[in-house]
Amino acid sequence: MFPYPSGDLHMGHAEAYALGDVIARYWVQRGFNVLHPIGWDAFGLPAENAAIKRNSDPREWTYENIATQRASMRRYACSFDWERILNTCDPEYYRWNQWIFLKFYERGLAYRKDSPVNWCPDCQTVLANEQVVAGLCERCDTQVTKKKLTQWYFKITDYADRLLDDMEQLEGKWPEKVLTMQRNWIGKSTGAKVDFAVEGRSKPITIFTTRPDTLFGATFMVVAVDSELARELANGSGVEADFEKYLESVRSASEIDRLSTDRKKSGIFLNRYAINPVNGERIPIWASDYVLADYGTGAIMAVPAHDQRDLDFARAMGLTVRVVVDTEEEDPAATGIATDGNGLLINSDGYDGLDVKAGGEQIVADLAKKSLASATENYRLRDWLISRQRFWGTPIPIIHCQKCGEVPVPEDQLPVRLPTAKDLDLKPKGVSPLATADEWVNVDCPKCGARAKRDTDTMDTFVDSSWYFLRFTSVNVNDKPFDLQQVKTWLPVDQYVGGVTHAILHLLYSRFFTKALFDMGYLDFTEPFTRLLNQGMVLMDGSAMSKSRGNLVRLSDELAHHGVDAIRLSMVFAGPPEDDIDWKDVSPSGSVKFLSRAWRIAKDVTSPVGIDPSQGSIDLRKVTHKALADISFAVESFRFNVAVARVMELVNATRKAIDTGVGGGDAAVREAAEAVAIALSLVAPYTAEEMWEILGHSPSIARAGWPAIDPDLVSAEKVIAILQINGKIKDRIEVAPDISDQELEKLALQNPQIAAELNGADIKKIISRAPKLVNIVI
RNA sequence: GCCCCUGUAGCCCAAUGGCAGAGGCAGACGACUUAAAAUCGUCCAAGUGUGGGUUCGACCCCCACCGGGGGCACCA
Repeated sequence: MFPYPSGDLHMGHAEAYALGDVIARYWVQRGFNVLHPIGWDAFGLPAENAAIKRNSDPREWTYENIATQRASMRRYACSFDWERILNTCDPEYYRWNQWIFLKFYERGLAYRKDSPVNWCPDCQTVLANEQVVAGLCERCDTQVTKKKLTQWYFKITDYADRLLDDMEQLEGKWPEKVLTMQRNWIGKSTGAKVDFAVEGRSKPITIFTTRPDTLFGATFMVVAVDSELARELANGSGVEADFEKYLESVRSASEIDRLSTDRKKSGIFLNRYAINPVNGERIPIWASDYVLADYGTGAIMAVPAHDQRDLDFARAMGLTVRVVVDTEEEDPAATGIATDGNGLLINSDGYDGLDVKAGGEQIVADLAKKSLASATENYRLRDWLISRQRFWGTPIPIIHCQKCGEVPVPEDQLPVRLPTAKDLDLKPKGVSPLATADEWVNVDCPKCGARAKRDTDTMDTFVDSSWYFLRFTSVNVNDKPFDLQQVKTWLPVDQYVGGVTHAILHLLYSRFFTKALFDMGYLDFTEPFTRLLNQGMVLMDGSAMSKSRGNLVRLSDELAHHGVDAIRLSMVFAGPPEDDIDWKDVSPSGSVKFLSRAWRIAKDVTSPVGIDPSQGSIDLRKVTHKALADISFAVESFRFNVAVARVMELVNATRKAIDTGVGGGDAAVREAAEAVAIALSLVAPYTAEEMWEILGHSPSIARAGWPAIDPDLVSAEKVIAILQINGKIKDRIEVAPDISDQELEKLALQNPQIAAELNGADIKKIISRAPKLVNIVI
């Protein structure tokens, strides 16, 4: 994942990019054509806030930081393709955001609607549902409020099912955790919509339920207190004042309180009645905050016997509880515990005796005949709100004309460039700063030529990152966002690396974009990232590093103290990549020591370049080739820490061979030293390059190629077999690796140690697992 | 409350169901040195969170519990 340019690189970047770089360098060594790109996710609020503080243009701050980060990355030896850089804030990039927006617009995937939206009073802008975490703004932790506004949306809900179903392709290749989070976020649930007639109202109220089988147990109805529907029902029913009072109390309650599940239920009777379609029963309608306005239809049928929330409410308000599924448990009305298990229907007229599943299906089918119900799916996923009332983002390429309405900016007029920020007041005030850029805003309508106004909102920056991987294939293409041939060559991304913080937002949006662009014929694949690796975080003393906490470790300091290679090595060696690294447990000086140790190996090689390794020590050669095999396997399975450990072993073995074995002139020592250098070139490129030179090679080791592994040297001639009696080890013998179970068993029985132990005992069973062990059970 | 991950030497971490230790950090001792650093070498330590189960055999598989981390959370 590409970075946001907020100041210099930090320890987190150092880990992520070290891991990505090892993978890239490995496959280059293996002879593959690797595209390892970098760019900057350069639009966004921090630049704008910095500009406000400094009274300057966000461009300055942004490009300064990009230059800083870029220099640090080069120093950090990231093997990026520096010819393919992109900045999302460049017009050459964001014009294609606008182009995609227009394509979406043409297909009805981009639309504007008026509805209550999440509003961050601090950022003074709207937020997507995904950017609200536990009721707080994900960026600044301010409590998010609701505001009714006309905003632009992307119709991601059209893709809910495919986003869900296609996860099958990702199974085993993406962390299970991420897939689970996406599934939860999409939140598909299967059930039915059922119409309840309302006394004194021409239109029925539609509810969504996952338990149509319990319809006969619906003893009241609840509507979300903050919904339009609730107010409408309250009007004219004589409870207006109480309703407003209750609504007000709910609104003023803190989000924390609202979210606590064990809180006492509250609500108000609306003095209205609905008719249960299955039995014609008249049931009271209540308004409460435990029903959510923006999920389902904002209204539910309450079945207190079989839903805990409804039961809590019924008990608080003294409402009827009727059991309609016999689960052979105690009466919920008495225990206060709703029974939601399987069972047979009771108190349900002609449906009695059916089980939950069949009963539900039958009830829905019968109601459907009367057009009162339909089986349906419901999703938690909402459409993606993409407009933002801020300056530093992609202008939405729409012109509003009094006569023609929304008019797309013609493609040949793209990009709609951001005006200079110099004369604008960027301070957040609820309306986009672009609204005050008179010259920019006022344009002629492309359709009728009348005076019209540009849309003044900018796009959510997640739009930028939803397709940047496509642009990397075609950074120099100017007549389209990306070239299909290039895309076919390079994509989908074989290996994506990034933090789990983007599990939902970025990864879901990118998947959506990929599918939408596929449907339009611009792509030939439907999932953008084949494999995903989530690196852990870099912590200090168990918590995130931050200046305010005073536990900040500065990457530039670490690099200055220990050197780039040692820091990269420390990051990779600290543990499995997906685990968090606590910097207090890491020893960069240990890494320095190891690297010097490896480096000295190269110095101690005295044989000439190109000497035939088969002349050298067979024992050391075996160690070398086994190590290379293990290192390859470990790298390919992301166990970089293990790969490093294997290199350390090889270094130790080589050291021993030089000092107390065959000596530095042996051909196998050179082979080992070169293997060490190449293996280290993934992690510690500077050290490896120097070793390579000391070993008499010319630059560059980065493309030296991965050494060929001789399978004969990897498979041992002799292995140690374990001889057990009743699972306890009695002896070890050397055997050929291809020995048969029978032969091994025979050897075991002939073994003097075993014979003595057996002492003629009755053998019950012999387990022979050639060539590793024999277990004799007596 | 529900779901997922995790628990191995003082610490970070390895071990296709088959000898619990590969590697590192820290520590101890020795060699080299006038001394120190660096280097080299030797050593040190856990029986795998707890209790059951499956198996000839369990760090590994199953169940329960405990500790740590994470996700979701009035989603009808």
